[in-house]
Amino acid sequence: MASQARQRLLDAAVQQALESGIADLSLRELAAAIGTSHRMLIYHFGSREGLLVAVAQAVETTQRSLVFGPGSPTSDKDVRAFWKRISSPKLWPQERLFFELYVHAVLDRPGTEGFLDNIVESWVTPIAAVAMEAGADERTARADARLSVAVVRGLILDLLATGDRKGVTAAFDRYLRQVRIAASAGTGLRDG
Amino acid sequence: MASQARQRLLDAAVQQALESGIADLSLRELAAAIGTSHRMLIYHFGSREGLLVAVAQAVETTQRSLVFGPGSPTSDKDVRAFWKRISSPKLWPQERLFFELYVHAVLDRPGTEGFLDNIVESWVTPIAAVAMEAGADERTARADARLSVAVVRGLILDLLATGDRKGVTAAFDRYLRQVRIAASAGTGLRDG
DNA sequence: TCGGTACCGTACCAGTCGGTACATGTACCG
DNA sequence: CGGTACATGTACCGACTGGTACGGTACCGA
Repeated sequence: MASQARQRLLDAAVQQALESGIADLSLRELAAAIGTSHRMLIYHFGSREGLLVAVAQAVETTQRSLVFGPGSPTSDKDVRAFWKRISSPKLWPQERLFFELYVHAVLDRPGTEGFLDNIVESWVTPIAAVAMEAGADERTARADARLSVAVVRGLILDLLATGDRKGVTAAFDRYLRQVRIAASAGTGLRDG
Repeated sequence: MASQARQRLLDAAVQQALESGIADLSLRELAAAIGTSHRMLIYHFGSREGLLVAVAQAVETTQRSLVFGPGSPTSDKDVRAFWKRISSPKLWPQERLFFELYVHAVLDRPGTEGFLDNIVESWVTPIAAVAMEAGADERTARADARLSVAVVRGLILDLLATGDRKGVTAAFDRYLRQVRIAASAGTGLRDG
């Protein structure tokens, strides 16, 4: 399937979306940038919406593959490497596009159905699994994981707006510090 | 100034934007919904972009007034009340629109110039001020404040996608717990 | 009464959009 | 050779867009 030609068009479309977003992505402009006619985009994707669906899926797949590269990160060092990777300016276009699609989906715009389906869950589950291996109960582990996803996404949002990687990383380090302290002190404390 | 008529149109425009966003907000549709002609929107705002600027400013003002209502929240109780307020479904449209504008601005779309200017700073400063009153040094206080902004925004993003207020609130509570533990244990620890 | 100013609607413009009709080319299969 | 499926381009369509020209109405100060 996916007929080479279609894949080529899709890659180019994603590339274009990474540069200028999807909101004002017109078939004609895109086709001109690729070097074909908008007719072909309709042919291969059925409609503009079909193209958006394909782009959204591609972005979501990439984003999902970002969660964790090799193995389960348990040490601070692994987590810091993870942060360093996803906060790299090279990934900013990818993340900008991710958030644009996110907002589109939240606003129920056509072409992003299903985009939100596991957008939190697919990160929470593997992260919580790591904590549960260390003996945490499921409810707590999942809440903590959900928090960490929010931290990462919130800080990336900050990063995209300010570009201040150093300051944002400092905030991330504060988070790691808190987690570490709470973990070492936590077993002896009641929580609310 | 702002000539009543203009204000009326602006209010209606914001209302419309709260419902369906700004991306496909056309002057004609909006005018029809308000009960006037798109000519009047051009008349009062100069252009579509001028209207977007006005809407963005209105949203930013509202959002900024959201930070803290009365006084400086220091106790967990205050912070929890704050969270309860901003996570209320009644505010979801406001927050959806905020994030849509945020993304638009990140993508450098016209009409949102300056929207990002203090989008992190204006939250960080007052929050850090509270911590500094309690004796924290500025750098640490600001990093912690920046983290808390990311937590709130990241969790709101989660909330908008999943609608799971309970689960998201549980994650927020975990954050508060961490902060509390780290604060009580923190003075005696070195950080990295 | 006159001139100006604020406000508003109708009608129009040129441009762009997504989508379609139709013709064409090409390559493989019988 | 014919047929058939895929791929592609050109030319077009109706709809919608932001913006403008123009004309009108109502008020206000001179």
